[in-house]
Amino acid sequence: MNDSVIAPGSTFTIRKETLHDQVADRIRDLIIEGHLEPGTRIDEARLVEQLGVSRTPFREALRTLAAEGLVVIRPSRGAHVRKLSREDIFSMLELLARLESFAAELVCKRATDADLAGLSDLHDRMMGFYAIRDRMPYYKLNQEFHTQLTALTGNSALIETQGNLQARLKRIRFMGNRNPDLWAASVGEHEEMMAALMQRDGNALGAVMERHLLNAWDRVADTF
Amino acid sequence: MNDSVIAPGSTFTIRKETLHDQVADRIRDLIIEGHLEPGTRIDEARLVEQLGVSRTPFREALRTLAAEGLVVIRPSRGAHVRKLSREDIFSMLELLARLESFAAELVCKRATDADLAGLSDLHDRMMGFYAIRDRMPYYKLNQEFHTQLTALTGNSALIETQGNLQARLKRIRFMGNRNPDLWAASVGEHEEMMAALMQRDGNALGAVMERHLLNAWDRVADTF
DNA sequence: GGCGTAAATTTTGTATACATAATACAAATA
DNA sequence: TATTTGTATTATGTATACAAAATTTACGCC
Repeated sequence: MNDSVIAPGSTFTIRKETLHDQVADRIRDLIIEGHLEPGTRIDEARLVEQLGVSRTPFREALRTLAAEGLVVIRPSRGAHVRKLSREDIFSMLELLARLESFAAELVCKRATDADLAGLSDLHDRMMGFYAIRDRMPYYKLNQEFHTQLTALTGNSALIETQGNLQARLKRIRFMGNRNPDLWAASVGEHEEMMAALMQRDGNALGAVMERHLLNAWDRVADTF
Repeated sequence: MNDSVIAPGSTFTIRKETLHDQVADRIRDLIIEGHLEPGTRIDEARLVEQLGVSRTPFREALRTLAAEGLVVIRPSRGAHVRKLSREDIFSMLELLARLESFAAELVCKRATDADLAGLSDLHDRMMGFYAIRDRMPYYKLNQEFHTQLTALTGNSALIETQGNLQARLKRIRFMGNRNPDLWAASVGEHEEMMAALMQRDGNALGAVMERHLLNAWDRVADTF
């Protein structure tokens, strides 16, 4: 039983995050949001100064990001924001396509009706933003849909891996989707997915999902 | 053109590894080889002393291992060797099964005949050790077979993810396979895989591979 | 003797200082 | 002028020192 006066996860709970975790989060955002361009050298002195922390937690944070694949550290030559090659990105999308296709199958087997209703709701809100062509909130709900679908598999390793890939691809995928036709196609695939999902047709859902993510390649392939 | 006197990647090139990388490698081995039991607290002072390094590179190494999922760091309470629950292990095997099944399909499409010959050779050597029931070298070649098969996909993201999962499961899987019947079954699956591989039958190979790794669950499920 | 509290000890987190390697720059040589 | 070599500067890697938190121990109290 929970004896705490304060509800867990509320804004009152003092979340004690170490400095290096905060720094890692911060740099991760800077990279994902594009404030730190791929290939850029990470200027330790400058960032340390800007963030107001010492080098120790900063460097620990860098090691975390390196393990996550967002940053590359060359001994004695500093850290750079990892620059993904075409092949890297294709690899990641190809893998993500399979992972989420798998997730789709599992969800059809394992999720409760309430879970599916939640996804449906997410989908509807997303479509609301498509209707008025509001790109940013659409994009965010889209990400959330994929995250949530994966979460419902209950497979922690899958959830972690999908999350990592999604994070790494985040910026790149946001750059895509600016062509109205491609956006419409993407929306169409989402409609197909919802249909399959409601019937718990795992094979169909998996197939659409894989196609959906492989198509994502076409939507970003020319942007670099 | 390459004017260098020394061939790149030759044994002459001095590879310089930082301390924290060496430490990370060392601790990783200690965990995988079982010298550091899951759940054990990682005694910073003692290990730092033993390894003869200062706390800074040691702690950076810990952060790397944490990102890899081998270690858990709780703020102000130190690091522990991650203890995998039944669910964790099942999750990882379930995912690995799908990943390698995917790898299998890709290899049938993309690998050269020489690549396949290499796998065949690996397989034969493995079977040689099975014939004399020499468990350790069999196990090592087995790992190498799965690694090599994945490598031949050319999908770097897949290679990385498979490697990480395999590393985390290494110790656990070595514990299994002691029952002669289960070992025999595993060997049978490998024979099936080679047959499918030689015909480049991606679907068949993928199916056997997935079954093979899901069966691995049964081989370890009772050991903890 | 058990329990709760407070001091002492240990452990962890962060900052700083020092050592070493890489880069940039300038002078010297061909 | 181009290239090389030595030197200064800067950046990175590692060790140590200090601060804050958690854990353990000791003590007083019921």
